[in-house]
Amino acid sequence: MLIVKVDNLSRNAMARPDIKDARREQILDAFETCVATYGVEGATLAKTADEAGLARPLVRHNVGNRQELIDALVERFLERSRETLDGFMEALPKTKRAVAAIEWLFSPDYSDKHLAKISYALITSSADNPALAVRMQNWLDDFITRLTGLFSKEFPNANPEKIKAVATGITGIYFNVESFRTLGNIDALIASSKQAALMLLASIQVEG
Amino acid sequence: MLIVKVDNLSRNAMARPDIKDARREQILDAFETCVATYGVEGATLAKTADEAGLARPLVRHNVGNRQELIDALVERFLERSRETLDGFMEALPKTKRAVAAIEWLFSPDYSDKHLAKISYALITSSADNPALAVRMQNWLDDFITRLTGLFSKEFPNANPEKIKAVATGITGIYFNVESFRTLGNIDALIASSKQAALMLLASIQVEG
DNA sequence: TTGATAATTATCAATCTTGACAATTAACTG
DNA sequence: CAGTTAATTGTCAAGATTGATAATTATCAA
Repeated sequence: MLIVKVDNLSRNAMARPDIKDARREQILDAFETCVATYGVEGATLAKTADEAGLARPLVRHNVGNRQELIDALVERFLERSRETLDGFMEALPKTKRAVAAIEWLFSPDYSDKHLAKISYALITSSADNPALAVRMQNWLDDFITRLTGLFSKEFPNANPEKIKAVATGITGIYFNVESFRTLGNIDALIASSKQAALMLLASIQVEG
Repeated sequence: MLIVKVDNLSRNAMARPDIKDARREQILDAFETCVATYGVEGATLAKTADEAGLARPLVRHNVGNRQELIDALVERFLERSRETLDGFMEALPKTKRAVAAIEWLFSPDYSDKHLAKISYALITSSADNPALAVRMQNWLDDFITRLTGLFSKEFPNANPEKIKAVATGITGIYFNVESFRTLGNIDALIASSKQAALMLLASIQVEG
């Protein structure tokens, strides 16, 4: 956050620096971790404060009540997903982009570790939140569409329906792996999943 | 439940019939629905009682406190998963069993509708329950192993590693679809996912 | 009808979660 | 140092959730 509060410059009497923006990020990080671990309903304000290393009233002071916390998380999640995907696409090499994408998605030290877990938590939460359900459906569509676009450029002569199926399949395999990370050592699952994703990708070029 | 209570037969003074076993199933059904919809932490006893059409104290009377409810759900889930898979395997035709399995997994009117959703809820819940985490990991292994066995018999000459990858991939695609059912109409997702699963299956026979 | 048994209901205390506000402390500028 | 601003802390009440038990009602056999 590089926003400079006008108040801090215009008034004469200066005061304690405003770190609300930083605190807000800190708290949302903690809330995100809690949601990824315990689900939306299980992520209490107390757990969030603990995770952030702050006193509970600070959660309210810096972000707001529970609903505002959830809303802020959703906004940030959707925004970051877009940014992450943008960066992802840009970081890909010039050639063999599809394989590189799979390498990245199934690497053990994937940066945006709980993107998929947050999404599952929000999907569960959207059971009694139709507006959120629509946004999550669009979010999934976007993810698949991005992969579809990536594959289309690499295999311009392939059947579009086939490409979309492959993008959907790889997305599913990837999300599934992410959701099982909680269980501990899943290296074997990751390895097989990655192999499956590569096989699926290769099958784009198979006739039939 | 076909257990006959000895008390009902041995004593002279008969009384109101014991329907605890039936009530127990009724309550666990309701709890399962709530867990699938709201997650373990979000599935309150009040919601469960509502879903079952019973008063809240009856939940405690027939099953027990919250922890006993969760334990009972886990046991029943694991047992039923095994039964469902057994029935699934038996119901498959003699030929083209692999394709038939995919047809079944991705059919819109799949009977065991929230098997995958319950599993996601339990996985999330196992974040602070290592014993459950181990059981869920075994559960996933079993599922994949069953598919692997199915495919092995159909493609006896194929590379075992490849078969396992395909089984893992199809499992992932299937679970992912199930987890998104909450969002409403996902027919397009199901169709593409099914196509991807079939492509993955076909790629077993591709050399390389 | 009466007694025995168990389901059902009513109810209450303990705990957890949340929302809110007052009081205090810290940091910065002139 | 003095004054101002905002972070931080302390605290409490309201509400929700749960655990548990006593009281009541329904059903069946004799």
